[in-house]
Amino acid sequence: MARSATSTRERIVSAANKLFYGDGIRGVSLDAVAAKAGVTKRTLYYHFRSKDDLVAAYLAGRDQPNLALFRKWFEEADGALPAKVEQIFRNLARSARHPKWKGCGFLRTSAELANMPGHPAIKIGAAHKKKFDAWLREVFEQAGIADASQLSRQILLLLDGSFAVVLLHRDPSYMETAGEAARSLVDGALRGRVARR
Amino acid sequence: MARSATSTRERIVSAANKLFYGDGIRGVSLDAVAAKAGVTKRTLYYHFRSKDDLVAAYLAGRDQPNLALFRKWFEEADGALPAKVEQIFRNLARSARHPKWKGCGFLRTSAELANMPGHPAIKIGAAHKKKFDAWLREVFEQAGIADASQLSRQILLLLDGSFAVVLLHRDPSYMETAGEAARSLVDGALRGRVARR
DNA sequence: TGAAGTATATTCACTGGTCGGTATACATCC
DNA sequence: GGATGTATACCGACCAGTGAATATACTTCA
Repeated sequence: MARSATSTRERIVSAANKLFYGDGIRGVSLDAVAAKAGVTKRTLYYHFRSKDDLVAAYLAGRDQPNLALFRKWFEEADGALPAKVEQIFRNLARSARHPKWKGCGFLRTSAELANMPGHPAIKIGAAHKKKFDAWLREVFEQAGIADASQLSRQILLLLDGSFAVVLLHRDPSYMETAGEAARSLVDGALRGRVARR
Repeated sequence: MARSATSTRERIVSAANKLFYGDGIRGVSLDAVAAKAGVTKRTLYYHFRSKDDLVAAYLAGRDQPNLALFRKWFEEADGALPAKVEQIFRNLARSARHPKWKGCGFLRTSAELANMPGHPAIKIGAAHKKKFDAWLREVFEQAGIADASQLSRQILLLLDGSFAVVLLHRDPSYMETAGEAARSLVDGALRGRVARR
């Protein structure tokens, strides 16, 4: 058969991405994924050993694009460091207003599979957040902030908190509140740096 | 048949609580709930119209006890306001070290049912968080903090963020980090109050 | 070069089991 | 005797995963 422009495997992961993110892991059958990918279920099982395998591939596919987007938002923002951090939250609030937005796929998966702590998908989610944390910490270190590690963790707590809260209340303004809190914390850390000279 | 000390309905809700909190909504069948409650499934359906109904009852049953616990932690904590707020996070970290801990039932349910925004269980979860927010806001208002509403929302973001992050990384120390951030924010708000006189 | 063999990729049809929900009947109590 | 509560048994739909067969592409070697 003629090979399509996108590989079969890619089409399956793309279909899984839309369905799993939209309806959750246990809410989506592999019949549905196969149908959306235009493939029989048996073909799906040729490319992936199990549903858990496909779930892991779904999250692995979101890792890099997500990180790149956050970095882009930060780099394109104007102003000093606190304002640049806040801008990430502003952009997030804008994307959360999209009707298909349903929170953070990594966090939602870890919530749904909380009874399987060692699940590959959860490890991928944890690694994703660690990468974001490491990037933020480096940004803070280069700005001369003393406890950059603590600050980056606090910003991440606000970020993930806003995912959870906005998903619950369906009110993206919480992300702006989180952004203001983040700005306060970064501001405070910068003042600490100056005072300590 | 002789009526037991706890009503049949209570036993069903108690069984649902343990199972839904432990394994998630879609991960638990009503057969399993009925079996754990020592009741046939038909009896369960006599007391609850549907699974969604039972899920709502499960979360409604966690509302008051949860709020009472947070208030108790706050009231029993020593020190000034920032320290008392931080103590909530410290206590949460302690409870998160229990092996059966699996995050916040309200947030996990809203994550799992994100494709059903109007689900009764999600409304109950949202109302629960609003109650906590209102209590915290009142505490801040009585302490003379100007923008008590904004501050209470920020604390809630840190709290829910720590639920999500600790569930993902299985590392309760994030709750202590969140507590320190919360203390910073309350401290800053109190200094703002003094400066503005 | 071309026939035979092998690895890759895909399909149809199916299975054993689970799930939410129900029809019907029986028991208990005011 | 009617309202309340519980039990047995069942249904149709769905779901993760599989068996057997087939089509296509690449490799080997006489």
